[in-house]
Amino acid sequence: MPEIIRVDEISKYDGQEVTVQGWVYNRTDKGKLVFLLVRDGTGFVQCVAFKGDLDEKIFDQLMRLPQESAVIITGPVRADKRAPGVPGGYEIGVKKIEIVQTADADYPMSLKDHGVDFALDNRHLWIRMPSQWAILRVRSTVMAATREWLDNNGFIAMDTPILTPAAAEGTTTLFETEYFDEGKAYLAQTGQLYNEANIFAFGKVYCFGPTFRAEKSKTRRHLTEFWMLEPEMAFCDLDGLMEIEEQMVTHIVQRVLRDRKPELLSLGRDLTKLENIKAPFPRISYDDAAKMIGELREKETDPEKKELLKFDWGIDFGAPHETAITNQFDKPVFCYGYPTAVKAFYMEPWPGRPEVCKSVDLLAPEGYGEICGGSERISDHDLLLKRIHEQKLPESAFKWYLELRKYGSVPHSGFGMGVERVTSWICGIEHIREAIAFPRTIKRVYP
RNA sequence: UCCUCGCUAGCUCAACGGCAGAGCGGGCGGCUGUUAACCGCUAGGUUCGAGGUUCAAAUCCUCGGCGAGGAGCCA
Repeated sequence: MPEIIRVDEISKYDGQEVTVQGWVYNRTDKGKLVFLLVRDGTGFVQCVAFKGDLDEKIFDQLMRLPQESAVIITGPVRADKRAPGVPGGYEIGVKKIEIVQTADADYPMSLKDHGVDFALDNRHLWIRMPSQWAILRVRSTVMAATREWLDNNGFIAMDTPILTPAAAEGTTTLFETEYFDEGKAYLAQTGQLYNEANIFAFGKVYCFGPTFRAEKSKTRRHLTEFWMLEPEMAFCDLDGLMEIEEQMVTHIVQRVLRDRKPELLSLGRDLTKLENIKAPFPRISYDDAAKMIGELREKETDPEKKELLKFDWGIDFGAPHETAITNQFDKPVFCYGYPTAVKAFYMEPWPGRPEVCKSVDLLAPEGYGEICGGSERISDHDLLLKRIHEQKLPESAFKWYLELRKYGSVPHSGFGMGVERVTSWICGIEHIREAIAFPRTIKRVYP
């Protein structure tokens, strides 16, 4: 019995007879010869059937086998430069074929382009297409590399609750649900506050799970349900935070380059742009970024773009500002020291400059913008209480959070990383919705 | 919430006031090296909905529906 192999390892089997289990992605018939492009979940491989080699009845079935039919094919592996596929360069001569299921002929996804709405309505089928398959394989590796780096660097995985009692950051819109006799509960938009409790037990922790934001955002960078990694570290200041971020992001990019090269190439990604992503990353203060934006605005000749770059000290950067800054670098860039007024209540003030805080965003190059956002947290009890009052947050909800500052409080820091944003950047794709299997947006909860 | 754009065959689009069309996909046939194969034949329409202007509306106008891109907010 020939071995059942994975297509992504086909190069190891050159000259041997093997079996692949998969689905017919495309078929081209040439009279007395048929090409079947078969995908098995790990890759795409061309299988070639000659009329003379097979039973006439079986060959006739192959000639009219619909796209997506399930098959088990056995035959010899041959290196052939003409053979398409991922990884490609090898084909299988069909000696034996079992048709597990003949697909209906009305499969709706064609091999040509589809509109966004149609593709998303058929997301359960779209994920079979090579581009979507490649993106989601990269996503899986992004997640694995993230955990790998954290686990190897002394972090403890601490999952935080998804059902939470109140708004963590006040303003952002929450998804609401009934919670038995306890009133309302809300889907978590961050695990950070819980992780600030966890560090005093475990030192360095992370949570990694789905996050929910009921914001009415309608852009290529937003989902209502997305996956966020949130590390939090005791005895860590802003500089320590940036070091951890750049080491981790470097590891993620380099591991994807190592393990997912065929997928990146099939997406048409320029690998040289990724090979360059190595720590240290440039660091620029909000003040200097503001100056840079001013200079770039002066040089901008397009009046429409000039208007978008309008900027006064004190406002947060919008997407056009971030793009302008990141275009000056070929690596992700840290932008730190944002105005306190535009950031969350728990961020540590800059020593001697209370109008700015020890916050940092990591902005990805090529216009991808913010992939990580974090800060050093306020460690002083009275200052934190003052901030909660200023923001008119309910003190009772933060009782436990304030208590953390009474029993062994230390400087500590943390950040959040959006998995879909990182995946989009690494893949070089236009829209974040393709970086998750079943995206949830303001206009879509199906399928 | 605001601004802009779109909706025609299963899909991607054309027709822009005068007979509703093409490519892909489907069906039938041909072809021993295809690369989103190619060639021939063929079936397939409530032009998003309602109302209006007109001899005549997919096309112009009004209202509505649905969607997309962007802004704000953020990962």
